[in-house]
Amino acid sequence: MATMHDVARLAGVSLSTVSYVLTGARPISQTTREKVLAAMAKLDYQPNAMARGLASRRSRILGLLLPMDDRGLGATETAFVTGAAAAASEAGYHLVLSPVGAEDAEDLRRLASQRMLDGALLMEVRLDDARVPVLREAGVPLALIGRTADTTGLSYVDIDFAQTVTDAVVHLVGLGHRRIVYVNHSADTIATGYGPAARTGEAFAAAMAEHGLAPLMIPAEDSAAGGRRALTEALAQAPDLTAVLAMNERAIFGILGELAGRGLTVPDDVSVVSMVTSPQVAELATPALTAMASPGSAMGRTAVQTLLRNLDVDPDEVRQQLLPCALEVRGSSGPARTRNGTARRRAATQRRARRSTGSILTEETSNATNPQDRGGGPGGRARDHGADGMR
Amino acid sequence: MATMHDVARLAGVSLSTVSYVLTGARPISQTTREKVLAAMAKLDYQPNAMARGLASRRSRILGLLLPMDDRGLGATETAFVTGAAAAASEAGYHLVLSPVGAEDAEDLRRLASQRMLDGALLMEVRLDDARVPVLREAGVPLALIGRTADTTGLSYVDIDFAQTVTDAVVHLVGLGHRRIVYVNHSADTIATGYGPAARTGEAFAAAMAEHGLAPLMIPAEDSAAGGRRALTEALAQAPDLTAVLAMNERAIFGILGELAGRGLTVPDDVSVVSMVTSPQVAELATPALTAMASPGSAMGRTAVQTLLRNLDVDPDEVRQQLLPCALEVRGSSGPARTRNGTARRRAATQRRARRSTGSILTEETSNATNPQDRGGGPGGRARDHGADGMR
DNA sequence: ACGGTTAGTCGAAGCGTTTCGACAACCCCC
DNA sequence: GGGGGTTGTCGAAACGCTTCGACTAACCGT
Repeated sequence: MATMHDVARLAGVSLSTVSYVLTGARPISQTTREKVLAAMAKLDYQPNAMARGLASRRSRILGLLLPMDDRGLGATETAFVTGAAAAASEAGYHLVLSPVGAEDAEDLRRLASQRMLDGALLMEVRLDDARVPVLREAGVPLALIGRTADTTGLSYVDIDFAQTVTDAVVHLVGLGHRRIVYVNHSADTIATGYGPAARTGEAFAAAMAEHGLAPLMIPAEDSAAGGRRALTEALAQAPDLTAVLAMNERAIFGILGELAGRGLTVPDDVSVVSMVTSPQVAELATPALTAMASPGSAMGRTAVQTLLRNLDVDPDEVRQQLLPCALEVRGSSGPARTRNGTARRRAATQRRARRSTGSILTEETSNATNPQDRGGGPGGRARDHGADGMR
Repeated sequence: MATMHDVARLAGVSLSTVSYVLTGARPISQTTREKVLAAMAKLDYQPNAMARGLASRRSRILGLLLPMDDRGLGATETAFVTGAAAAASEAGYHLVLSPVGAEDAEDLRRLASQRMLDGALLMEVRLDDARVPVLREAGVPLALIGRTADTTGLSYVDIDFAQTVTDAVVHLVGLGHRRIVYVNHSADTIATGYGPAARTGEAFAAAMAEHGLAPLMIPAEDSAAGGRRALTEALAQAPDLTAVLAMNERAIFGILGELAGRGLTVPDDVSVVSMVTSPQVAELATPALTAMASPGSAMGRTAVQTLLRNLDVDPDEVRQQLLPCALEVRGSSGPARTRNGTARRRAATQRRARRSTGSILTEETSNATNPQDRGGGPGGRARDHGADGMR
């Protein structure tokens, strides 16, 4: 393995000159630079990451801290991870995945003190997250994906839940729905400080009020069974409901199952819209779910870029960004049913037409979403090789 | 930030003595050791990862190389990643995620030459994978998840496709099914060297022959639409089919949709069994899919352990391991329909009973599966906080 | 023609560890 | 009671890079 020393000797220059060619920290004449580059090419030289890290006190490694329970990552989180890894890679950084939850602060302190991480990205952030103070004390720059309750001085990227809920409600109201039920995560989840559940709940109430409608929110456990129970409960409280907006991605399949079990058709009898859902999951249902597509990959990229600015440009810069989910209309939402059934028949016809082309209709209001994030939808290129898991 | 120097001075010993206490490379007396440990605790000392890496020529970092396209990771791959990260973490290693596909060999060569990786895990291995020779030349120990065509001298962990297909066929034949269709990945996928597709195809033919049955295999594109087309094709070729075994996880939801569209009930008219599928995905369907549960997390752990043995014990050891998928019977498979409808009625009754308890029945033959891998099934603990994506 | 810049290069001092050779002290066995 | 092992400790030399201070040579305006 060639070292910088070898390069310097072959090029007939000093060690430091080679270093300057590499880092650009000082000007180097054109002729010298070329000699050095030629030598590097000839020796197939690659700088040693450890030595570089030791000398420069920068590892060029970013940590992605995510609590890893046995449930693994969902499609949204995965998109985030891949987006972040790609962005880091483009900037010449590496991403290390660390299964560090909010509980084991001691592990994190150790990791941070090892000076292996130039910066950290926190996923699954709680409203009161113990990792934040630990990293701050250790002097590790960080960016959040999600938000704590108090965000002063913290950079973060999060989903614009308020906007997303509003868009979803506008979509449904525009289709004539008046009686809309919002299925949230469980009451327990909300109580333990899971931000999105709380934020969307409030946003839903506000959005409904905007249209002069009464909001009805039902909590549901994160499982198919929870979804079934939630729908039962919803129908008990509002027998006349025509639309369900669900935040809870696991519950939604239970909701669909229960609807089918009761002989209710989607979307003719009840429209269903899923929040913060990836196209991959939305496509699994029949009919495919109209959903607010989570900007997972874009969030990953954005978070990394924010963090890198802190590292390479201005350590004190604070960026707080909210990205909306884009409404993607598929087969599960349609005009509200009416007494005489007119809308219903029209809806069925439209749906058939739509399904046959396989296209999705993205509403105007949501077109601001980053183009990088639009992959994976229907009509995308076919997978040309192995996929065991769900994508 | 305290250094080893500070510790040595405070403890009144030499630098090297502190190092030996840390690494155990040489014997240290009990009294000295205690002095040193006390000093370390007092100073809150943490060894600098870069310095350690430079001096020892070991980074304690493992690379997880996976092609990251815009589709992200599926549930199975995610389980693998988390399992690997957990195992690495337990052994004091870190896992860096590198989006390196089989195409960009040059990127990989660079990465490998930087000496940042002690070893590498390859995911999404192709039958003829360009990354293998690159890493070998760079002298980076590696372990595969999946297999190349020629595996001499290569450690790998893979799914035991032959066993898995056999188990699935036994399950269906045991329920009285004779006419079983196997829905594979697309012909294109098979042609471009995706191992599992080829291996399961052969295994299916063999397993059917074992029972004196004729195998029928239909390729399908990896999408819901592909699944629909495949089922149509299957019914054309075998109108009397009573069971579908699907390798293609994306297509299977299309198959279910198409069955429903044709007024065929699952499992009374047609049983559906999904291969290499995580419980999370299987639960999304209604009825929940009987599936061969992929041992994702166990594979991750195993692969890391194999690699670590290469690093820490015997560099030349080669381990090749196959893990079966465990059959998990859920609602989508039942007795084959008969002319007089007896089995059919019985099946419906059984299914209702099963669904109400929420239990799954795991067959004897599959109980060998690693217990670590059984999490996430139905009846598992409820999620207590946020999950945006699917799990 | 002269101080003052600036561009270009070099040597050397780190960065914080590991590891090797040396050595003193002790123990054991004949 | 002297040779041969251990055991425990130390000093110093790497490990492969970055970066600082210093130096030379050209270039500038005056």
